Amino acid sequence: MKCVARIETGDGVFSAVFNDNGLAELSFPDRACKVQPTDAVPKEWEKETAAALKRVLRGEQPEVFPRLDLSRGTPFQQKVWRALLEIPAGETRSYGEIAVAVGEPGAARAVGMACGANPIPVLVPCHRVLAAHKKLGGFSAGLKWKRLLLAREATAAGIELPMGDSVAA
DNA sequence: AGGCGAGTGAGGA
DNA sequence: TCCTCACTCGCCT
Repeated sequence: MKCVARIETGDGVFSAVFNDNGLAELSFPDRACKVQPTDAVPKEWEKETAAALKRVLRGEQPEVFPRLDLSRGTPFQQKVWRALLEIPAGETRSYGEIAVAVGEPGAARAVGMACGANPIPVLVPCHRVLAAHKKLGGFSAGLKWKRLLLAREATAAGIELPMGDSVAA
């Protein structure tokens, strides 16, 4: 089973790809989704995904998550993605901290790669991972998205944004 | 402060 | 195997 849902948001139309196990992929509006829908999208999954996505885009913590299929990744990547799901909206971690969290201190660089391989950005909050000393690092879908999401979450959480203006400690 | 080089673990070819 | 990273840390301007 494989199907695609269009999810309209204030930031454009996202594409969500589902398989038997749940949500397997999410793509940003400017990335054309190349998967052909072959089955009807389970209404429940589509609803939950859309709701969760819109919450995160507003900088808030979704109260319901759709079922996620992370099985496409290697064991290490899955550990990293699960660790990312533990980060609350409005907070950030460094690549090194995630590495420690998954029991591989020193694997910060590998964590960065796992983030880049994340098939479900936004919902699996790879944007909340920064380089050491709160430097922005990278983002596969474009840094503008990373900045946008972090700015929304910082605002929603009432926190001063530690980047953009002077990064003074 | 900012740039550079080396050490680093995991993935992909 | 070898090479490439969304990293880090320590030196050296």
